[in-house]
Amino acid sequence: MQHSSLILQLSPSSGEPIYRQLIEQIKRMIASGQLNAGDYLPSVRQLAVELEVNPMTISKAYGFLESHGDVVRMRGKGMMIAEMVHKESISQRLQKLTPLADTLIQQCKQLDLDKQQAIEWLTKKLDKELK
Amino acid sequence: MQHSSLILQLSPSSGEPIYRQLIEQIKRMIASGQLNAGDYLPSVRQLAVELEVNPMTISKAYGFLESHGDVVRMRGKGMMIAEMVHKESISQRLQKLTPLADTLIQQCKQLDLDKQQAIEWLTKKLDKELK
Amino acid sequence: MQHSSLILQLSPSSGEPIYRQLIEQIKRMIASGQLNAGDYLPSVRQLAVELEVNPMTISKAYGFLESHGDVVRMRGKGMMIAEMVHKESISQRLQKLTPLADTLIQQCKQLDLDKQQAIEWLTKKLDKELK
Amino acid sequence: MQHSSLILQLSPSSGEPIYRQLIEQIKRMIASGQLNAGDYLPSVRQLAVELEVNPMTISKAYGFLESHGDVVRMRGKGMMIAEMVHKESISQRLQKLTPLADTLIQQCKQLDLDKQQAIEWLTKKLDKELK
DNA sequence: GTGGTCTAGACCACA
DNA sequence: GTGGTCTAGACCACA
Repeated sequence: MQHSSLILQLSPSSGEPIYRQLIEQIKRMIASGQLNAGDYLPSVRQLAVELEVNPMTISKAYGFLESHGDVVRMRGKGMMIAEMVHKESISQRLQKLTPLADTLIQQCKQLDLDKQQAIEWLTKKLDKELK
Repeated sequence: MQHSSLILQLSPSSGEPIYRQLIEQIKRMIASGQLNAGDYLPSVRQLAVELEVNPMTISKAYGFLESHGDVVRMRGKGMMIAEMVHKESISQRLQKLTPLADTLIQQCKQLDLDKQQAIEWLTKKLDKELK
Repeated sequence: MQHSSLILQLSPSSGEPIYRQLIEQIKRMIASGQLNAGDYLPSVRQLAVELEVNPMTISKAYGFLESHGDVVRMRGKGMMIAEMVHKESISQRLQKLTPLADTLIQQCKQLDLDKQQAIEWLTKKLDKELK
Repeated sequence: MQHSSLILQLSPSSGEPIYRQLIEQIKRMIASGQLNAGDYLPSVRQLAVELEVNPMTISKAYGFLESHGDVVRMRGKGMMIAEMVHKESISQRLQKLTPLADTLIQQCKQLDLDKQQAIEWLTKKLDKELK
């Protein structure tokens, strides 16, 4: 019943509601196999403290994940990643970047950026910050 | 006093409020020089029809741009890009992609994507969709 | 057909519409006998130039004054103060300060000002700026 | 976290927009220390009922106060007077009467009132209506 | 024609 | 309970 340590990062100022950010981030970690069937999510309280967020917000996110079948509520133990979840293939996961990439493309257009310069800048940034 | 045709694109499903999306998009077009000092924004009503959005939502965005000094209200004529605004340099504009790039990096980590594959996928996508 | 020179002072930033300000100010000058029956108001164009205001705004104010019987439109000559207007007594004119005095009182309360200090400050200011 | 009872008084017939009236009145009460850092403003809905005004109008005023740093939005709790606000000195508060006093002076001139009579009338009125 | 204000009422995120 | 966003529609000042 170990609790995985999650790489969760919230941006409270974003328009995106916090509970939605949590849901999406946890789904990504399931898709990538960083969270596997049988793993446990951190407890509502623990995560609330860690992320400096109201426990109800965490609870709401967990509730959604449960109602969509991604996790199951184990009485007295916490929230467990459902058995049915499956790690997704690399190309499926790359697809998940599409909405963000589309926004990026829109912003490049609005900033009237040159294609080569934009690609170069991004490549450099990703190369530096991804391991 | 011609009204620029803007490349504005709303995502109503996004958590980001519509008026905020408008503000950010117009600011980008000012930064890139697609909107210059003295140009007029489309009228509230015209843009409302075009984007299928309530006029007050447009008005709210214009109000913010005015209160931040980006545009000035010309009585009876509409909203004009302020004289004081300045086109930004390419590197300044690339900097504006940082928040989005950071989110992208975070998602890559959560999806446990390989650096080379992620860069390759993005490069291909941008190369295809930017002119 | 001489045109009186008016002491008109507009505050365009005020919420009070400009044409209303004009109407009220001209009425006050009629009440005080600074404008008498038979006097002419400045022409719309002249006043528009002087006050840096759109001629239509002046015209609208004159139209109201006419429809309320304070002035009459003299074909080809301009707007003349109506014969029927009457100079008001001092106490009637003091009464006209009431709305402003009420606002002043409200602001004193909200600013939690001491009665004596407020009266003293006002007295000093009026004594200095009135002749 | 008690909600102060405010002495707010609207004049709907005034040209001054309601939300502007609210902003100015609340600012005065902050300047005078009737509203202190940490106090809560009445809730949007409560004030809307009390003043018989649409909640959005109140919300608009609160939004401006927030964007100018006078109040901070406390999620789920309401709007709190910002910690940074400071009570102003008596002479600073007297200064805030200047615009109104200037209008008063202008009206006295236009009504061609005698200085002594105007001062006397005002003094009597303030003496009667301020405590 | 332009933008601004206000209402009545729906729906949402968060505590 | 708190504030925020959005709509549909009325009415106003100004050019």
